[in-house]
Amino acid sequence: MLKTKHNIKDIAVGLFYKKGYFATSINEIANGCGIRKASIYYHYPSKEDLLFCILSETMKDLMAHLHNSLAEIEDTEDRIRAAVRGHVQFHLNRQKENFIANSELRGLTREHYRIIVKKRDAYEKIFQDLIQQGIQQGVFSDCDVKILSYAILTLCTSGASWFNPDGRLAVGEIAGIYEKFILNGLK
Amino acid sequence: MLKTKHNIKDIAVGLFYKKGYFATSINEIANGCGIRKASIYYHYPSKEDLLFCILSETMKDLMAHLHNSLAEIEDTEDRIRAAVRGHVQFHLNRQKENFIANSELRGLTREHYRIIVKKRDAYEKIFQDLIQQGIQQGVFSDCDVKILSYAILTLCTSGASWFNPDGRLAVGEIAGIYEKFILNGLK
DNA sequence: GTCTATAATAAGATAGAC
DNA sequence: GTCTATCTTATTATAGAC
Repeated sequence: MLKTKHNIKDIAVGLFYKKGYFATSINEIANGCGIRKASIYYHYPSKEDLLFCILSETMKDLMAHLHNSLAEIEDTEDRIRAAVRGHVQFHLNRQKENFIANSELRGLTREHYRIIVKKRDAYEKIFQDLIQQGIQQGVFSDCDVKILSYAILTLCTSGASWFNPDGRLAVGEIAGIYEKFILNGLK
Repeated sequence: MLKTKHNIKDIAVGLFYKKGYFATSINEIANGCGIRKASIYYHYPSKEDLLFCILSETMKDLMAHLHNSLAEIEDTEDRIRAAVRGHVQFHLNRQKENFIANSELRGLTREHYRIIVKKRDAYEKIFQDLIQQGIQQGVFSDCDVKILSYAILTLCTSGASWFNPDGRLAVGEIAGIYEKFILNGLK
């Protein structure tokens, strides 16, 4: 069944988020799924491959989400606003996967690591180009694009480490706070 | 000798930074020190205690560094600038320890975890009070203090994850970039 | 597709000699 | 203070029955 495969991934995401990749055993994942650990290997060839699948899918969806957020928006400042909001929203809505994608890269093999970092770099490049355009058009003050792009992305990503879906603020409100802070900071 | 104890800690910091706490074995630390793994236990009762010592000392020094940065500065905006600069400087100068302090808390026992989080909260409180004062004095625009304090600290802390001591920018320059961005963002 | 059983290895930690 | 030797336990992963 494909259902079990999905279930394994869901349980793994929860455990990797809570305990970390290395501190989580295949046995714990199996217990969470109500199966024996040997059965995991019917669906995934290794623990590392399970991690890679999680990260790979998350990065794919993250990129798709950004393209969606930017679709049909033309003004540069509007595009940055949309990119920032989209980034925050995706990270808060898929908190656990994104936390893992930002903290468990060291668990990957060298080849898998390269693939994920390549995707991450392509994603960051879009933000860097947007900031660069903003500076050229005089919307933003001159600044170090690389450092500020890292700063902005880390900032928004960090929401995923403390965000509580049942907490005081909704995703949209938090996105608004970050958007205001960042756009002020860039001017 | 006290020298060996320090050496163990230094090697452990390097390995925990590079590979992560759970992915690093006592044996690797011992090899790095040129001793056998059993000898580690003469200096530290357990691997977890070694992690706790690293985090504990880092937090102590971080707090002392902040108090130093703020000493004899009275104007609120100047105090925030000094706090931000001090935070960035400490995190870039002691990159590895700070990275560990922000990523390996899950390796601690519950009691040790509580002690470290208590220190971290006290540190954050100082920033929150400063931002609050800035708002009351009309230096900053009204905002969500908790969220922005997390944002500011994460932002500056994040430098520790990509900073290269031999790279293009010096610590002071990076601190300046963050200071400008954050102060703009708060206004 | 899931199970039991087990292989192969490595981990954290301790005992006791020197 | 450091060593060798060892205990105990947990881990990833595989083999083969059902």
